[in-house]
Amino acid sequence: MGAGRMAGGTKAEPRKTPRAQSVYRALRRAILEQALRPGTKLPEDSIGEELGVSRTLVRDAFGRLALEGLVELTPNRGASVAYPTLEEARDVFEVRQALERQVMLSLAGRLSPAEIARLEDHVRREQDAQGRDGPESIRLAGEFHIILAEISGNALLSRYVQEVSSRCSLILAVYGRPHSSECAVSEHRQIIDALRKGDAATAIALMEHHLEAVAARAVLAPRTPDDLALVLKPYARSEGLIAP
Amino acid sequence: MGAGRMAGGTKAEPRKTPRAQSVYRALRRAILEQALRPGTKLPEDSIGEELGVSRTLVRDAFGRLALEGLVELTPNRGASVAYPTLEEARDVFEVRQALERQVMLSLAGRLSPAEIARLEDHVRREQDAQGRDGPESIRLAGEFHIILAEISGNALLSRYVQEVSSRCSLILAVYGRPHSSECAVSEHRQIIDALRKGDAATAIALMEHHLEAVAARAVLAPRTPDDLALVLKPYARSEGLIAP
DNA sequence: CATTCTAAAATCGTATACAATGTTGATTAT
DNA sequence: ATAATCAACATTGTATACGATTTTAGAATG
Repeated sequence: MGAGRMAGGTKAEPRKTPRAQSVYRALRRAILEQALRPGTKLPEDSIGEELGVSRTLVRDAFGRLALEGLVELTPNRGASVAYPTLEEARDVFEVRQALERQVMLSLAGRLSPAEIARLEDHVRREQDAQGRDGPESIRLAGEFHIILAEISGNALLSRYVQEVSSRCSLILAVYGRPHSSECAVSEHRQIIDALRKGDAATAIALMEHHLEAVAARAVLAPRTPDDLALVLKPYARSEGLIAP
Repeated sequence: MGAGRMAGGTKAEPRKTPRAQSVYRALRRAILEQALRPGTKLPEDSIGEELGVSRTLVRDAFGRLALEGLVELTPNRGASVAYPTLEEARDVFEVRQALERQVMLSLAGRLSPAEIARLEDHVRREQDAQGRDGPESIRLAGEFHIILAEISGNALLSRYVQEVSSRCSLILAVYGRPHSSECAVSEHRQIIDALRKGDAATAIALMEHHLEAVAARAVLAPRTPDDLALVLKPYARSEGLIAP
């Protein structure tokens, strides 16, 4: 198939979208929705064929996804959907807390009525999706954090929060047990309340508790010997088997 | 020039390094050392020719540098060295503080003797380079923060700190006034001390003060109307000319 | 039957080719 | 002379081509 699709012809549709971007987004969604499960091998050829583009664009997308931690890139051996280790998981959660703490600080007492409305509207949608436990509910719960970061007005902070959120999704896909996210809705409401009142300390405490609940879901299924060690260590410590 | 350099020939050197990585690093250094000044246009052809590689690799490097905020990528119009706005600068400094705060929390009271030695050794090198005010001194001062993040053992935190540090360099290249970094050395020593004593609060306070000093150097030369507004706003507020 | 070597296939790394878009400078009409 | 128009040029977007490396399958050997 030729590169530039019909130039002359009869109408010449605008062809606005840069296709590289589309490839990136498609792969990203496929990974986050677990259509591509962690560990899946990703040959450039097949993927490109599947998406109707050349290896060039697929490769480009892989590069970006690798920087975001969603794809693992081994030299001369190609790409695969990242399979986060528990150590990486710990790192991600730690950074996420630091970032979201900053979001709370930026937002406390500075939410405009329109922004509060936007957040409450979102929480309402979360509650609606509550029953149907499909991926919809999980996606919405995650988006709450992204919206908060967006409202902070700090583009970099927003980008980083989005990145760690994505990686959290992947981590939960590997280590998380299925779990109803009932608590999320009420916790989100409390956070909005604290932010409106300008109570930064409470907002931060709530957020930390909330994220710890998310993290707690991930500390379960050890896969590698190293992961096993990480899971067992706190128990060993609490029993006085190893030094703190 | 052919792709795969001599296969037969007489010796066939190993050719270990992936060239894409080299291109990326070369451009990165060139930008950070201001050999390529902010705003400089970066045509794929010329750069590739200069570096002895094809556009493919240059393009790949541009993609990565753009994600790190060092290069600006405009669709169909190519790449240029990023010219950060003051708003971006504010964002970067804010995120940097949040991240380095986390580094302090991770490190306070947990530095091993070897790690303390490494840090003190680095500070000693900073002091040596003090006199010769070349770029050497600035680079070393920046590296102190990167080493701290590295010691934290959190790979993601380390990557993010490195990224915001790079962007800070670029920001100072645009807005910073030349300024002796005498204070840096003694401040760095104080931080090590606080960390060794396990005094997280003091370490955080010192780091924040230190970073604010860096940030203060950047708030000077407004370039765009928007930047001008950002610079003047705090003054206007302090004079009661606009509402806080 | 397990193991090591080898040849073929698959896949990656990089360069080049071609189409599409943007830029520039000359030409013409006002 | 100035502004609008269009052709030549420059540069980006994407596909294809080709050498290099890794993986796999099969044959030969112990």
